[in-house]
Order: sequence, then structure tokens, then C-alpha cells
Amino acid sequence: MFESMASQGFKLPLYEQVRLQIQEKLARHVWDINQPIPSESELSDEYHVSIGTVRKAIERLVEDNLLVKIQGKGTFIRQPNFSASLMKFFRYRNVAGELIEPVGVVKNIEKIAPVPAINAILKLTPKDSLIYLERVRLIDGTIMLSEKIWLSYDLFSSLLDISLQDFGNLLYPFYYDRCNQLIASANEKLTFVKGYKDKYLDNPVDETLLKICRIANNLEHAPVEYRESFGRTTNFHYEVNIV
Amino acid sequence: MFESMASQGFKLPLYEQVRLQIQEKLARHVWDINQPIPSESELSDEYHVSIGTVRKAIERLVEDNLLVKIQGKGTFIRQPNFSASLMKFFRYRNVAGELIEPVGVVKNIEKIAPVPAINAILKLTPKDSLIYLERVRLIDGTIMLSEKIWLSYDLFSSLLDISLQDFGNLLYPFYYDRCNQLIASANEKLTFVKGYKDKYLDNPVDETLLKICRIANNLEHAPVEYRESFGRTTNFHYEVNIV
DNA sequence: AAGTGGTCTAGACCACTCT
DNA sequence: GAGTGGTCTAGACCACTTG
Repeated sequence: MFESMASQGFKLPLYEQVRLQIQEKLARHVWDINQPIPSESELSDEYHVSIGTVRKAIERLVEDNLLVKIQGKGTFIRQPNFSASLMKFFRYRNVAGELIEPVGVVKNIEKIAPVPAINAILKLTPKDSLIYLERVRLIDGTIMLSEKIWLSYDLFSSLLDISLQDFGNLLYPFYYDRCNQLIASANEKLTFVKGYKDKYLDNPVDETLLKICRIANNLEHAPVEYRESFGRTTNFHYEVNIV
Repeated sequence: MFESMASQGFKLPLYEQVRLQIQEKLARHVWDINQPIPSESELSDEYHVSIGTVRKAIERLVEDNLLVKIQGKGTFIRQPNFSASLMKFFRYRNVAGELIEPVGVVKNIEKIAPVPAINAILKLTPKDSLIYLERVRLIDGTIMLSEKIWLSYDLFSSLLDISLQDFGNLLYPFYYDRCNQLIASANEKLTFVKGYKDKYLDNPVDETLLKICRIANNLEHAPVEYRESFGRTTNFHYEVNIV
């Protein structure tokens, strides 16, 4: 670990250095996703640190939801579960009275010039290009939400190769599969607007609409998506756990 | 630690037993809140376990926000900070355009008979009495939110001794000081209602109102408060971090 | 200098899973 | 039985705070 001590600066604890090395290997998909990663004793041999130090490094990665330990079997790479995702907070009640996730349909995706406010939010330089995406969300075939999404062009350019109808119901799996960006956390602000007329949303002009602004972050806590959603309040349902 | 091993059942790891012992002392206010708790080596002597085991127990209590470690000084009991609390998510924009927390005024508090639905939410037996509390929240002197709050009578009976005007702007400090209940987590559901006429809220009858249902939990993760808030959407602002 | 928590080690034994 | 992670120990040295 001596070279990495030098390259990382002398202040970083050993277990943090080990953590970064493992995290880097995870990002490079060095290990088979269906097999356990090397055991703690193997890793302690590989990095020439004690097993306790490896355990502490892995402990951190488990906290960050990158790894899962299973006693007796090994330590595994966590598979993101988008269908039961923590990212899904709002639902609508359908005609049957069930709370369901609105179906998503992408209407437009294009490369656009930088927008100062958005570039600032996504912590990009003022001259970085963006991807702009329009998407609607439907309940029982009716558009309830209209979403405007901005992404870094550099990170997400491969999304432009997908034709609109090939986008599935969820976007985040595409971010993950195509662009290697796993959305791990987010900040949401809910406010209300009145007199807003949306391109896709068929709302009475005097109706109060919900506006949701989301900044979504990847595993490295870097903001990678900014989203503004305009939604009808009828049958809307938002649920969140606060800790 | 042998007696406690017997009383706790033989399955609980040592560090969990130590954690529970420390947690119990915290609940009984055994230690001065302005002084560090006994050092890790003192605790390892007291409980006859290794220092690593004490460290693991304390680690858990730090994660639960019960303790704070400061290197070189010691481990301290965490003081709840209600004014900058994690519990404050919604704000309103005042006439000056600033986002502020609405001022809270308690209008009514009384002991009431059990309500099956509420008793179920608070995980009480069907015959446990309740405390019912009505409260309004104001911005610039205008009532924007009307809150109905239900609490366990057994846990919160001492609140009945407080006269209405002595309740401060915040309720949770009273829960903590008078009833030893620290609110540590919560679940909130936001929906909308139309045609609801509130006793305190001076809203047009056709106005869409926000309805917030909150279940708030103490440090032991037990639900202790159920709250339904009806609010006007004008200038409303809700913000949450999702992890 | 003394005391605190922070890092790191080496090794023991236990509980669980697979074959 | 062999291999995995889970628990627990005993002791070393470092970094920070206070007197």
C-alpha cells in the first residue's frame, strides 16, 4: 500500500485507501457480478493489511450500498433494484383506487447548449453542453405529470443513440446500463404554481399545479440529473421517510 | 456481563448488550449532559469486555445520534437541536419572499377516548386513552396550516398540565423536556383534498388543500405521534433529502 | 505530560453455507 | 470439512485536546 499512500497523500487512513482501491475495482467491473468478491483474508493478503482493516473498508462500502455481505457465502456486489427503488416517492391513485407509479414516456431528447443555471446545479463548467429530455407520466392513459430533465452531455451522450420508443418506463436503469451512472441519492423540493400552461399537460389554466424540482446524485455524491416535474394534484400521493 | 447475557437471551452479541446497557443509562440521565461519558477504557473495565467491544457498542449509538465522539476530548451525549431540526421540511414564503417556518400556536388540548384507527397507528391497545391537540401555523399572522395531533395519554399526560399560551412555537421540545420522548424519525404522506372546510383555516371551500399525515417515532423507533395537517398551497415549500 | 478517541495489527473462536 | 463472514480479545502506536 506504500505507493498508494504516496499518491493519495499521507493523511488518508489505510482502510480508506483500501476502500478506494476496492471502489475503483467495482467501477471498472473487475469482478463477476454473480460471484462473491475476494474474501476478506484474500484482500488482506493482496493489499498487505490486516484483516480488520479490510473489514473496516468493506464496512464503509456496505454502508454506501455498494456491497452486501452474506455470512457463510461471501461479499457480493449490490445489484440496484430500480423497480422497488428508494427513488420512487410519488404515486397516483388510479380509477381502481390503487396507488401506482405513473407510466413514463419519453417525448423528446436532444443535445442543447449550456444553460448557466442548470450548469451551476450540475456543477459543470459554463461551457459544458447538456442533454435535454422531455417526458410525460400517465395514469390510466391520462398525462398527470410533465417532466423536463437536464443531464451532462459528457456523461450521458450515449442516451442520444436510443430512439424514443426504446426508452422504457424507468430512466434510471438506462443511466446505469448505458452511462454507468447509478442514482444513489436526491434532493427534492415541492412547490406549487398557478397559471402555468404546460406543453403536454392538459390542465385548466387556473388549476394549481405541483412543481417538483429534483437534483439526483450518483454514488460519488456528484449531482448528475436536474429534473423539474409539473403535476396535477388530483389523486397525487407523496410519501417519504425522514430520519 | 454474564447476568445480562442470561437476561437478554444468549443470542445477543456482547457489543449489543453493552450498547443496551449504555443506552439505558442515557435514558435514566445517569451522566451529566455537559461532561463526557466515561472513556472507552473505563467502560471496558466496568463491563469487563475488551475496548474494541465498547468501541463497537458506542459506534452504534453514534449512528443512532445518541452520542457524539470528539477526538482528544471524549464521547458526549448528543443534544437535540430542535431549531435546526431534521424534522422541519415544509416552509412558506412570507411577504418578503423569505422561506420561513410557520409560527405554531396551540388552540386546544384534551384527553379523549381511544380512536381505533389512531390507536392502531400508534400501536396502542384498543382501550388506551389518547391526547388530542389542535394547533395552527401562521405566516405573517395568517393561518396557513391547521394541525390535528394525537398522542398516547400514558406517555404524554404531563402535557395536559401546560396552559395553552405556555406552549412555545415548537412542540417537540415539550415532548422531550416534559415526557422524555425525543422524536428521531418520521414518515410523511402528502396528498390533496378538495372541498374540505377546516375549523381554523380560512380557505375558500373550492380551494385544493394540502394534507400531510405524519407518523413520528422516538429513538426506540416506536410511533408516538400521529399528525394530520391541512395547509394552503400558496407559497408552500417542501424540501427533502432522499438517500 | 496525561488522557481522550483514531488507526492498525494478529490471532482466536463462533455461526453459517456449501459440497 | 473447508471456507465464508461475525464476534471478541489484547495490545501497539498515532492525533488531538487540555492542563
